[in-house]
Amino acid sequence: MPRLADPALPARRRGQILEAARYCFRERGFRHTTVEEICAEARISPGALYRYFDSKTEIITAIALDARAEAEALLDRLSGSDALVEALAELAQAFFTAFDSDGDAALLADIWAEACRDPLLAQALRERDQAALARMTQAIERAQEAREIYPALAAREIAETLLATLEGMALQRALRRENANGDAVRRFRALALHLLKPKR
Amino acid sequence: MPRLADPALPARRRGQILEAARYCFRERGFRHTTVEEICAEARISPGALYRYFDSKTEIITAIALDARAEAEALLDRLSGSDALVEALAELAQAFFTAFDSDGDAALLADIWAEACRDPLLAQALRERDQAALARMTQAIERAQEAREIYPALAAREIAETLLATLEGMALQRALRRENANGDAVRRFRALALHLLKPKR
DNA sequence: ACCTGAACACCGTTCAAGT
DNA sequence: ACCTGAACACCGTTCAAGT
Repeated sequence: MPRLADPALPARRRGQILEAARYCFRERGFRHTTVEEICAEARISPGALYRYFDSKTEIITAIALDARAEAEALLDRLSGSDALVEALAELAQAFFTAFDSDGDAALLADIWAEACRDPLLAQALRERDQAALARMTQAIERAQEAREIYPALAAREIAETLLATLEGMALQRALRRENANGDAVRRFRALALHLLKPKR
Repeated sequence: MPRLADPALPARRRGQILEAARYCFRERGFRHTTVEEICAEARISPGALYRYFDSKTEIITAIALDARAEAEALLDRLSGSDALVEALAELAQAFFTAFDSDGDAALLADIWAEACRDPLLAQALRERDQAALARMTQAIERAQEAREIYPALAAREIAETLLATLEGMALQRALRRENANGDAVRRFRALALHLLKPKR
């Protein structure tokens, strides 16, 4: 008999449950997904699941944080680039692709709804959001200093507007079940162009 | 004994239930609101409630349609105006005020999430959305024809972007629990200005 | 005709019993 | 130590019984 059980087991089980949960949530959303369904998908019993998560809400929180972290990671491509508008267009392209195929976009909407009701999750997402905002603001400031664009508006204002628009467009696409993303990317690019290079 | 019961009763009961439901949904969201709570708030029994609505989902649908209709009605103020940018700023102001005090903004998020999962609701909201889009497009076209603004971008593209941004900003505000709306309105106004008057 | 509230089926969570 | 699955409390929905 081993004195210590496999120390990697908890992490593995949590991963296994989260993967199953994410699949179910994408398919049917938070509201319509049953713990029993997650258990079936993860091939685990309810009792075992509740050994690794305190509640369905905690699973939702974990999925939400994960998805938003993924989204924020896309901002990496802004750092190196020196053609800001093109980099922003690529960011939009990547964002829409990541939250594209049906369920993923709906998952975004679910996350917003849950965050509005759960103060803990809201706090965590606000922090992520601030980080994303800071990174985009910095990228814009660098471009302004390099005279690549004209500082007609405060960098932070532009960043806030661009992020809000990205989010809003993602939701529109979810509602309309648009899978092609050319239109949205083009519109986002035009927006960035007009905000960053106002031709004054 | 009356041959016909009060013909206004069904409408009254439905209104009574919807008002109670809206209060509960604002307070706790779709997911965390109980039919029992709605019944208590409406001072009615579960059996009576199910006489007027087939399911909790149907109540949610009714509330969602109602809220979006309210939002679309705000577009009225674009029709008469001849100072488009100012009218847009006022629209944003009205929108943020309507979906301001705490629960209302969260309700918006709930509606998006539900719409992504319920094809019937999605269809209905898409129709409302198209109508809103058409109205804003028309207002922009009129301004372009009047040479008030320069037709640098297609009116419909601008309208799509502005509506997406309005939605995205409303969600950001919900997450951050911002009650003052000066910042968001100012940013939206700047956005409209840059998209509509690109100074070419 | 309209309502009540107990009853039912289902879902989130727990826990005694197994290995 | 870790798991199973029956049991429990709660929530959406129905229905027999009342007026």
